[in-house]
Amino acid sequence: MLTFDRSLPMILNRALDAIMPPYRDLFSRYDLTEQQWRVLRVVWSSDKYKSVDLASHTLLATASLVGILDRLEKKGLVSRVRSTTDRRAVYIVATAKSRKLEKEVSPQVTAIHEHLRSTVTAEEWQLMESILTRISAASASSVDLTVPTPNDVAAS
Amino acid sequence: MLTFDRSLPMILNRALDAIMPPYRDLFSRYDLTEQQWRVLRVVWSSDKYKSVDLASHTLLATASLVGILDRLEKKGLVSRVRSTTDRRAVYIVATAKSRKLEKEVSPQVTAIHEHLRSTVTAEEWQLMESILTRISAASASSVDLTVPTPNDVAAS
DNA sequence: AGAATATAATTAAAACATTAATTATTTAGG
DNA sequence: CCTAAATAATTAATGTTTTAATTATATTCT
Repeated sequence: MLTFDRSLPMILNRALDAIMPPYRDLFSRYDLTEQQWRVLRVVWSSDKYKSVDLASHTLLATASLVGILDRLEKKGLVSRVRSTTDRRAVYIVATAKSRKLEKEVSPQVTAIHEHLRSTVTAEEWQLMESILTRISAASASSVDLTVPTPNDVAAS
Repeated sequence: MLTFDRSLPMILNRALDAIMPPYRDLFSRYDLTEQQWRVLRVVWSSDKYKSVDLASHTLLATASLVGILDRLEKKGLVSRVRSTTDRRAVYIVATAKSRKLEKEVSPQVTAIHEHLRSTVTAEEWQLMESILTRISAASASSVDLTVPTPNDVAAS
């Protein structure tokens, strides 16, 4: 059991369980889920993203994105624009309504980020990030990606 | 976007996305999901766990556990035994069939664990674990837990 | 050009997550 | 004792994940 409790998946999940509640509380006040926020975050950064681009930047599978985008569209926060040059592709663009939301919520998200960072020193933070990045890279390269999933690609 | 990509939630999710595929591939060969494995892992360690105990050890909400246990029971891997001293409680016990599974799968899981550990030095691993544990503890204590969720309790 | 292949988005089905409410039972306080 | 509060498990509703299959459009290669 000790090896189980201290396995990397459990360590990472425990950390996520600990840090996410403040984010979720904030998002739920604006009637958003964590995943919806992740999508909006990327959509705000550029109007040139297709679903497949969102997948890699949000770490969400394109199949999951369909429903998330459906709900965001229904709320009037994004819209889908069919590409004219490649009619398979759809660009996801932010609405004015979502821009207002961004201005209101972003500072509060940043505040949570900064509070998290303040719990350890800058050196420790940097070290943790580099170690996790190295483990991720090593894992990704050792996996046989005959048919890479969106998330595999995103993590590489 | 840079602050988003390098936020702790994204760093942790990226790491999980990178390390989980080998586990999931292994589990799916035995027709198990990651969550089902997590439950079995704890059930094997003692026959004295109730659902509420499994929740804290697996980081799964009791509401999620109901369905997971339903499916494990249907496969004949666990059984529910109503407590005689507290008739609200149900003990989850492993079946002989699941013990056979344990003997077959556990060594392979251990092999994945060890491969992951081998990608960084022992010192780095220890450091990463302690930093993440510290961040988790700091976050958990700063959250107002008027009605603590199973996961909040588990993470504390 | 035409067939095989690849790509973008979607759908479908089963499993799980999250929040709130419900049922049954137990414990605590007046 | 007996009601109020607490606890264990479950249900319900909505949202998300995962895998596989499908649809439509593009590309590649002969």
